[in-house]
Amino acid sequence: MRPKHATLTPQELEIMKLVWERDSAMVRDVYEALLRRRKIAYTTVMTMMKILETKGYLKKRRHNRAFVYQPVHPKSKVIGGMIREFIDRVFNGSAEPLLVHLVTSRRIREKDLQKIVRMVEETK
Amino acid sequence: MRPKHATLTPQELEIMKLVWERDSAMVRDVYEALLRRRKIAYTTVMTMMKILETKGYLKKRRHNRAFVYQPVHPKSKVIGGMIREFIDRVFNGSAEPLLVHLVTSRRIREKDLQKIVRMVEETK
DNA sequence: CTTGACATACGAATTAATTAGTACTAAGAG
DNA sequence: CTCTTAGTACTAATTAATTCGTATGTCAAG
Repeated sequence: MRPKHATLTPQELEIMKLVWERDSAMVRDVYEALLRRRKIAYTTVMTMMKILETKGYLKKRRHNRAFVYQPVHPKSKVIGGMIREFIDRVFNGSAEPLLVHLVTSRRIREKDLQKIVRMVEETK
Repeated sequence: MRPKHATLTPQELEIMKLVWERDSAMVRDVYEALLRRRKIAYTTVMTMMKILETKGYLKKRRHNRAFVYQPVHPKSKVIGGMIREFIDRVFNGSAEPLLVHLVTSRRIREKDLQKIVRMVEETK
């Protein structure tokens, strides 16, 4: 058997990002946004959003004939879960090697690192 | 159509981790290591390692009747690619929000952050 | 009232990922 | 030699993820 994706799959994430940045969205809104990037059918988007609802990521209410979808959880929480899953899977649960990778590979510039260090110190 | 995984899939990664920490390994080695964690068939491991070879992650040479597999790329490089893919997919390519998440969610303790900051400064 | 636009509901097809069975082969024990 | 063991090769089945077509209903314009 193939294990189910515990977090958002790539396409699910794409859609969730669009809904988050709109606070609420109809299938048509998401469809049109996705269409600007690639070819996709309206019903495909509908199916995905229905799946996201059954998975508990979206809730819907009727507005005239169409559904308006809203995120159930804040973006930061869901993304946090994805980060945790990634760290578990790739680094066996410890975040430090990820951080080391980020700074030594210069994917984080030192200026930004310092900025974040200061930010953390201020909220102490 | 369903897009192909550009990086290592979860099971592929599990196997690669075992090969990396051994430098080279036969199917039996990986099989026995995996078996300690979960039920799996010998031929399943064989198939996966063959796939990893065709994908260019492993190379093999004969040793008597069996194959000895070796990683083609160092772990840091492949993991680096996975991090990049994750950042692209989740954060549209910018690493900073990931770092912010790590420290504000206390997945990185400040002590460790300071340690890494010093480490970076020393290699400057 | 009829038609067109637009929405959902339902079903199904495709592909990747994962798993494993079966057949065959070579080598070593006795 | 024969039998067991341990390996590969090949094939195939299953499930998740992604995609979209067709049927159907409703509303509004004309």
